[in-house]
Amino acid sequence: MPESCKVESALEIFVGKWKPVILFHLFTNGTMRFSELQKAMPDITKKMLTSQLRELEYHNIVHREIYRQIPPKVEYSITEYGKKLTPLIKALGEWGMAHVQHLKELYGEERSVDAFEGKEEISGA
Amino acid sequence: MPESCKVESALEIFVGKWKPVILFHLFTNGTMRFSELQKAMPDITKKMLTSQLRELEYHNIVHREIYRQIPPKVEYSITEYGKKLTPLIKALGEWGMAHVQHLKELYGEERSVDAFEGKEEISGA
DNA sequence: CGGTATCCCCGCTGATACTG
DNA sequence: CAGTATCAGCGGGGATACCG
Repeated sequence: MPESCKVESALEIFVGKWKPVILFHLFTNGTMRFSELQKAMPDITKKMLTSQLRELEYHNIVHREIYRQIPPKVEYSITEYGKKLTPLIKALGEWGMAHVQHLKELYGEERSVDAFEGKEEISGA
Repeated sequence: MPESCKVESALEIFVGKWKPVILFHLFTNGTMRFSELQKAMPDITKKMLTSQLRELEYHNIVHREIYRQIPPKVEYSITEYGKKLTPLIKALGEWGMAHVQHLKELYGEERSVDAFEGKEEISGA
């Protein structure tokens, strides 16, 4: 197996429009309910949130705790194994910050940095 | 701007099926010609290789050096700015290795790990 | 050699409605 | 509350052919 596949398989985890944001929120807030994740990401549909969470669960990154009660309650959290992604998320965030700074220097401060990435619609915590 | 966007904008760089592999080869081999990259990744089409390289060039990650001669010769390399991705690529590769190991422990050694990721067709350096 | 130009598919994503 | 079900679209990516 070529070394490049390691990089590829690492990336697999992040494939999907919303996974990085979901992971960010779970890493930041610890345990979150389905509805809390929805509130944190107003633009994601239930369908997408569910499917992305299921994939993360399948990859053993996210744990899904179901409370059998009415009304239902489901809590999501990062698994112990998922916590091994911490340095990666950190490196990702740090490079992102440096990159944003780089863009500011290139194009000036006045323009919204979000706009560079077409991320105006993304809202976070 | 929410912190999560930092992670998102970092990911932007890797969006695209082949960018991680391209970056891996360029990080590993230094300077490479278009045809060398093709040889390293037999399954990528010229169209894809070109478009992904253009995007990396646009993001100032990859440098494109054109030698005006016949036959043409074009060399690609990581820019100084692109080299700031090194820790990220490293973290990515390291997590990938750990992840692959994790999969082996879960499902046993006999099965091709590539198969877990559907990466049988990917061939590297 | 190092690309463009074209055509086309399919699967990711979104919108909406329904359910235990 | 926390999801499925269903339908529809659009564009990323592949195959092939052609060009400077």
